[in-house]
Order: sequence, then structure tokens, then C-alpha cells
Amino acid sequence: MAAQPAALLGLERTSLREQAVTALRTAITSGALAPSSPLVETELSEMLQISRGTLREAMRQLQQEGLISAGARGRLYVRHLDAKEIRDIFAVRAALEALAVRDLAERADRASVIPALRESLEVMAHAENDLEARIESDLNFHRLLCRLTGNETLMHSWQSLEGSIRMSIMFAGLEKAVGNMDVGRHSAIVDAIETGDSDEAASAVRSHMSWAASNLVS
Amino acid sequence: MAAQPAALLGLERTSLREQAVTALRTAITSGALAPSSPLVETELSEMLQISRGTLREAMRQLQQEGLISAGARGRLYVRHLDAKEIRDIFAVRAALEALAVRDLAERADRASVIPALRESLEVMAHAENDLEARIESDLNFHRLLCRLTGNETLMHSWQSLEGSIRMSIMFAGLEKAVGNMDVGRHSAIVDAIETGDSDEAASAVRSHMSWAASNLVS
DNA sequence: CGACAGACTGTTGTCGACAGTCGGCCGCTA
DNA sequence: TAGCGGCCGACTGTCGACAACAGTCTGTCG
Repeated sequence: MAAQPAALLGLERTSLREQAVTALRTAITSGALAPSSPLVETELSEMLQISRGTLREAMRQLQQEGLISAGARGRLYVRHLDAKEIRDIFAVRAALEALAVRDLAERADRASVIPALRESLEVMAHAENDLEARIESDLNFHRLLCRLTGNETLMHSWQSLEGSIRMSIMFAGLEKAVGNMDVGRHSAIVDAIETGDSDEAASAVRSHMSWAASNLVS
Repeated sequence: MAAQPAALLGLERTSLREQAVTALRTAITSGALAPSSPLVETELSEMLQISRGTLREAMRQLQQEGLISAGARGRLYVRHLDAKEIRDIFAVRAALEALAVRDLAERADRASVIPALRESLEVMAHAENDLEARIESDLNFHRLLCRLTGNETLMHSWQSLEGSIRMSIMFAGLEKAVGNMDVGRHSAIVDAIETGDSDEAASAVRSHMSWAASNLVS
């Protein structure tokens, strides 16, 4: 997410709230803020150098994304995931992505989406050694599956889950997670879409997800 | 979403923000706030008699739920749905609920969830004349499907969609919507769960949803 | 020594105000 | 009269301060 070169006309202007959202999101999904640790408004607002009101809006958004959970009396905590929750998250994710690939595979013009997917796989293959990069390219691929459907609601639901997915990966440890990012496995999904076999595509996604979840919680 | 009876010990202590959220939600899903109409903070805060900061938090939440969409320069509008978006919403909904019923049908103790579902159908059957009540009981049934799985993530995702579903119903008109609330159709889903036929249950949900969506946009 | 009243502290809920920015109106000018 | 520049109203972005409430500590009294 590097800053645009500000190509003359079209400046980069993000509100403090947005900046706070991304800052908190990465802080949580990177483990800088430990799970179950309390999120005190006054502390965070001072750390981020923003007012409490602005911070509150950002937290409300993260809460809706499932990265922050509410305790008694409005108190907020970094969400804690146990093994069951990780499985649950991946079950929902599987359902959403299965819908996506099924939609793509059933299209008459499905050939037009293949190049983008193959290119995404290419990027994934080139990120062999960098753990971070592999994870990012993996998530990019799966996000792309949803985006290509053009179903805004699906895209929105998936993105609401993205934070939880990242937390799952962090919770399990990066080493375990990269085991899920096999290019061959992903390639099978693209192949199924290309041949138009929607059942095969959906079941490939589902088995991929259930395997990934088992791998993470093992 | 009627107010709880405040059952002695455990009073009704809802923050202004929560009250604002539900007030705005019902205002939007009931059509009191027309789709695409601009939501001016100063106006709304005065109407609801709350400060802008409190209102902003509420709006941020509704935005995440998909009831409010953002325009240029932070301006917010009531979301507008076209036919395609309604179909998309119901496609995602179908995927989520198919996951739910599949999960329920594959349980060894699936019999334990049947009574609650049957009772929910009973309520639906008794709300023959009241359009509002039929819609509520229908949504209650579908929400119950998700809740019974015990999958918090699934429940959360479904609820994020609930507002959009209500908007779809309002957009299409209540008369069209009630055509989807046939007890027999819903009963078929419960039957499939009871017999443990997960494929049948899932496909019943999917066909129910695609029929409902077609009906709404017709 | 135990228990209870009271002050105290930490934290969230809520508010009003100021500042920045954009679109539109109006008058000036060539 | 068409173009141009500046003023004005309308909103959102952001902030700091006050109020309320629960939990904790402390001192005192039985």
C-alpha cells in the first residue's frame, strides 16, 4: 500500500480516522497489540496523536470488522481467537469464496478473468522466501476472486473477514500459515474456473480452506 | 426489536449511540429516510437531540452494515439498491445460510435444534395478516438458523447483511416480499435438517433464496 | 479485627466549538 | 454579455473539556 506518486492533479488526502484505522489494524494483526489486551482510549489517542473522538470512530469500525471485541461497560479489547473460532472464520470464508468461484466458473466470458488470476499466481510464486510477501500475495489472490465477481456485497463481506483471517494467521504463527500458500493448490482453483466446472471449483476452494484451517489450528 | 421489559435487575442501559443506531436503522429500512438522500450530520444530530460526535459513531457503524454509502468528501447518503445489488445480496445470504443449514444437518445432535426451528415456524404461521409481523418472523427464522450453529463469525456476517436485506424488502415493496414467506417452503428446510440430508438442506436454502430474489426484483 | 462509608481514580459517554474545504452566487471587467 | 475572481453559506474533520459511573483504596467505628 505504498503512497501514490501524487501524479500531479490527484493528491493523497486521507483523514486521520482512516489513518488510525489502518494503523490499528496493522498493530493488531501484526501482534504489536496482544490479543485480549485492553484498548484504553486515552492511551491510544495519545500514542496516535489524535483526539479521542476521532479514535472512537476508528475503533467502531474495527469493532465491526471483528478485530476488537466489547467487554463490560463499553470497554474494548483486542479480540482473542481460539481454535474453534479460527475454524468458524474459515468456514465462513470458504462459503464466500466458493460462491465467488462458482459465479466466475459459470460465466460465459470466464476466460476474461483468467489472465488476472494467473498473474496473481505468478506474483505468489515469485515470493518464495519472504514470509510477509507470501501471505500478502495469497490474500491478494483470494481477494481478487471476490472482486472479479463484481458483487459488491460479497466483496464487502469478505473484507470484513480479512482482519479476522490475518489474526488467525498471526495467532497460529507465520510458519504454519505459509504451508497453506502452495501455488499448485491455488492453480487448481483457476483451472476449474477456466474449464467452467463450477462444482469442481467450489469444492477445490472448500477443501483448500478446510485444509488451511486444520493446518492453522494443529 | 422491541425494548426489553427490563426484567428487574438488568435495567435498560443503552448508550445514546446504540439508540441512534437503531433509530437510524429503522428510519432507513422503513423508508422514512429515502434512498440516496443525503445524511447531513447537523440536521440529524438536531433531530435526534444528540451531539455530532455521538451521531458520527452511529453512522460509521451503519456504514459498515451497508445501509449508508459514502460520497465525495466524507458525505454520507442512504444507500440505494438496484436490481443487481439485490440479487447480489441474496446470493451472499444464500451462501451464508447454506453453510448454516449444512452445519446443522451434519450434527449428530441435530434433533436438539429442531424444536426451536419448528416453534419459529409456528410463530410465522400465526402472523398471517400482519405484513410487518410476517417479515419479522421470517427474518427471525433465518437469523435463528445462523445463531443455532454457534458460529459467531457466521452470525456476525449475517447480521451485517440484515440491514441490506431489509432495504431490499422495502425497496421491492412489502406486498412482493410476503410472497416469499411461505411456511411450507421453510418447513422443507427444517425437514432436511431433521433427516440429516445436508445437501438437500443447502439446496433448499439456495433455491428458496434465488426464488425470493427473483420475486423481489421482478 | 472486620465491615462499612466515603473519597479517589481510571475510563468511557457526551457535548459544544473551531478550523478547513468546497460549491455557488454576485459583482466587476473587458 | 461572457469570463473571472472573490465572498459566503454549508458541511465535515478534529479537538479539548466536562459529566457519569464502576471499582478501589482508606480511614474509622463497632
